[in-house]
Amino acid sequence: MTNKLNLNNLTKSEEDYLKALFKLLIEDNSAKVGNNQLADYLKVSPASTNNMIKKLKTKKFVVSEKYGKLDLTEEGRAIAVQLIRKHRLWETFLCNYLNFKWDEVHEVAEQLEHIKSRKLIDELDRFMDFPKKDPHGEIIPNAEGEYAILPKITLSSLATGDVCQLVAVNDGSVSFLRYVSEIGLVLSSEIKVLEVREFDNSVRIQFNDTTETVTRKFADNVFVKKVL
Amino acid sequence: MTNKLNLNNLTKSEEDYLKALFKLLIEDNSAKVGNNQLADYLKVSPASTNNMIKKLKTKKFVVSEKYGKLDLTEEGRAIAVQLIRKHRLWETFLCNYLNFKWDEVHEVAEQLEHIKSRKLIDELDRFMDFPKKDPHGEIIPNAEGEYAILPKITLSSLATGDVCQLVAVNDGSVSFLRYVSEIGLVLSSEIKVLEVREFDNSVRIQFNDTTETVTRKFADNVFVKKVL
DNA sequence: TTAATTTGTTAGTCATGGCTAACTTTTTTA
DNA sequence: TAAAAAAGTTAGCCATGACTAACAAATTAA
Repeated sequence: MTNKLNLNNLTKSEEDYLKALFKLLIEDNSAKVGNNQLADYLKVSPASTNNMIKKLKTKKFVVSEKYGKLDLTEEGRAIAVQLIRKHRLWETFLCNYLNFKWDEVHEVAEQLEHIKSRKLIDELDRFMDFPKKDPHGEIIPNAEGEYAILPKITLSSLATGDVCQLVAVNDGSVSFLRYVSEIGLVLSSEIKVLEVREFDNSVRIQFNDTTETVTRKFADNVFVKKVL
Repeated sequence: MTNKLNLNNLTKSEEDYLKALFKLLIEDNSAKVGNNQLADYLKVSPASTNNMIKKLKTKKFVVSEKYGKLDLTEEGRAIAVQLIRKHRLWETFLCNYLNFKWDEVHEVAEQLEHIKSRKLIDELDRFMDFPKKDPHGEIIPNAEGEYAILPKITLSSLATGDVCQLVAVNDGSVSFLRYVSEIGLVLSSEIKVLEVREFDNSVRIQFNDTTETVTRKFADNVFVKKVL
């Protein structure tokens, strides 16, 4: 009821906080999210976060006790999911229709996700024939906000001998995405873990007759599905 | 030089002011634009305008003497034209690809025109195969910011017996645009002025075997090309 | 050409959303 | 379990861009 109205009356900042909180809570599956953690993620001061959380609590999008951990209400979640939907649909549009590379879309989608028009995003979805995944392999929520949140298995969590398929990559860093493309990895690539080196946690991998050594940091940003 | 940088470092408000000033100065062809006129147009107080104009003067987008009329610098003009380009390209996209009606596009385009990405708008332009006019008949500036600014002849400026062709409509009011569609007028419609009534300046017009009487206010928002 | 009206300016206020510095509470660990 | 570290909170500041009220300059009209 008040639901629909509230969805459209949020500032860009409020939306950014809700989305960040959702990502930490749900997608990254952190059991508990604290104020400083959120501040870190958003690259603002803990004071700023504290301030905004207060505001979002009075608006009934966030719940938490004093000195306690943060959580989203149903309504807060719904807003965050719509932002994720918009972000991923725009990324898909940019890649599939406007010649953007997958490392160029994030920044622009961060702007586009704040455009307020239900019709715009639903029509864009229809125009692209309801795509299921964005260019980085992430699942796109449907118009009702439903989507499978798959557990994120990182390449770094695998052991020597494991074989997996690349299902998604973290879209946060341009240089990481360029690096992934450069070495020839794409979504669905089959990757074999040749060796996990104890010394520095670097991983020797094989795919398409290529052998590469990647750092732990790299492997943390690669999401996979185990095949073997 | 600093040019390119500045184009991307403006706030939404700064952009709104530059665009408004451009529209008043150039498109509406007002010889002189004053502070209060700009305030009126933007629906803010004269104090707000004064404040922002000061800021835009230090940034070298606007020039004016104290108590004098306002003018844009070359750089200010260039920014405004790019905003107009973005606005019209987005309106075209919404109408031609996303099933928006011409009375639904303005509000969304007002948001979309502030998205900062040169590539986005140039690729959108290419995707649509470089459209020349937006859904309201307005000419779309090209990537270099060039476009013909045709003198705006309003239907209200014609005399009894004149024949004209509808070339564009003011896109500012939803109810006006709906009204235009309802009575059956479209871009390129040939309109004959049957009578201009002295009493209230209402105009009796004929088009497609239809006869209608429209108010002066209506006729002010219809832009035409004289045929006869 | 003076008075009235319009236009432009300034000062001071408010909300938003950042910040730092100082403080309090909670958690960790020695 | 007490001290140290980490996490959370508060107070107070800043910039942006609105606002009103009061005032000054310029223009118009009598």
